[in-house]
Amino acid sequence: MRGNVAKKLQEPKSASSPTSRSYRIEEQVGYLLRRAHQRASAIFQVGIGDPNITPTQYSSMVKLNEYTELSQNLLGRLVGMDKATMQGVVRRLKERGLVDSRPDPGDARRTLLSLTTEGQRLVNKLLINGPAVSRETMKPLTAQEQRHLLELLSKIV
Amino acid sequence: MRGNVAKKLQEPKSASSPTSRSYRIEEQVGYLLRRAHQRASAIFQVGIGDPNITPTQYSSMVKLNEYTELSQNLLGRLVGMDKATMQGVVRRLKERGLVDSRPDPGDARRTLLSLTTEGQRLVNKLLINGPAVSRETMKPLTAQEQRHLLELLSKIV
DNA sequence: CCCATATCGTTCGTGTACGTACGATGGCCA
DNA sequence: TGGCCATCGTACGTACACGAACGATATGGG
Repeated sequence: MRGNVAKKLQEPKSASSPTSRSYRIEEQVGYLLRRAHQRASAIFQVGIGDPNITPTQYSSMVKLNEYTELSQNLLGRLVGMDKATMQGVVRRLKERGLVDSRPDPGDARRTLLSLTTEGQRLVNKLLINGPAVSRETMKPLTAQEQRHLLELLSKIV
Repeated sequence: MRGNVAKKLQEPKSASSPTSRSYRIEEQVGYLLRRAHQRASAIFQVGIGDPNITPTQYSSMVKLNEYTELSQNLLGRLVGMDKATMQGVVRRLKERGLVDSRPDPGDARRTLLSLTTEGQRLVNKLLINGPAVSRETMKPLTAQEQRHLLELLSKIV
C-alpha cells in the first residue's frame, strides 16, 4: 500500500439525520452526469488525435464541416453552446487559423464562419478517431447498454 | 416578400465523405453527456433553493455534513474534484462563512475542513430540495428508465 | 415611415475543471 | 540518520459555461 492517507476515516454521521433519509450524493443524476462528463472529456483529450483540440472546439468544427458556412449564433445553437461561450471558442479557433469569418452580406449583425483549408484538413483527420473515443468512453457497457444509454441521454437533453 | 437572406440553410455536405459515414456528433456519448450536464446544472440552479450555491459546492457541503471533518484532498477525492479545482471551491465556501478550517494536528501538510454552524443550517435546508432536483432532471423518463440511467452512468464513471 | 421589440455579437464577472510547477512536509529505507 | 520520493495545498495559465449589460442592426406593426 503506497499512500495510506487518512487511515481512520470519520464515520459518516448521517443515516440518523431526519432530513437525509438515504439521500446519497453519489446516486444523484446531476452528480453522476458531472463525473461521467469529466471522464468522457479525459478520454477525448487523449484519444481524438490532437491534445490542443477540446470537445467543444471539435463539435464546432464538425458542424462547420457539415454546413460550410454558419453564423456564430446559429452554430452555437447547433452545438448547444451559449453565445458568450461560443465567442471564446470561435476566437481561439480563429487564432489558430482553423476558422475564418466574413461579414454576412445580407445582415450586418451577423458574422459568417467557415473552416479554413487547414481546419478542414484537421477535422477530417480527427473524425477518424471520433468513433474510437465514443467506444472507449462506453467500454464498460455491453452493446445493448450502450444503445440504451444514448437513448436515455437523448431524452433528458 | 421579406428580405429572405440567410434564411436558406446550407445543406449538410457530408454523407459522401469516406471518413464520416453516419457519424453524427449529436449521437456521440461525450456530446450528450455535455448537454445533459448543462441541463442538470440549470435545473439545480433554480431548484436547490439558493441560487448562489453551485452543484460542486453543494456536493462538498453534503460530504462535509456526513463526515464532520475532512482534509481538502480527501474531500476532493470523495466528490470527484481535482485538488486545484477543490482549492477554489473551498476558498469560496470559506469566504461565505459556510466552511471553516484548521491545521491537522497530526500532519502539517493537511488542512482539516468542516462546516460552520451556518453551513450546517444551509446544507440541511438545501438537502430538502435535493430529491426534487433529481426528479425534475429525470422527468422525461419513466421510473424504470430513471433507475436504468443511474445504473448505466454509475458504470461509466 | 417610425418606433418598439428582437436579434447578433461582444464584454465583464463568477465559477468549474485540470495540467503544471512549486515549496513544505512526511514516510521509508539504504 | 540522511536522502529520496510521495503527498498536501497553493499559484498560474487555459478553457468551458452562463448571466447580465451593451451597442449595432433588423423587423414588424401602427
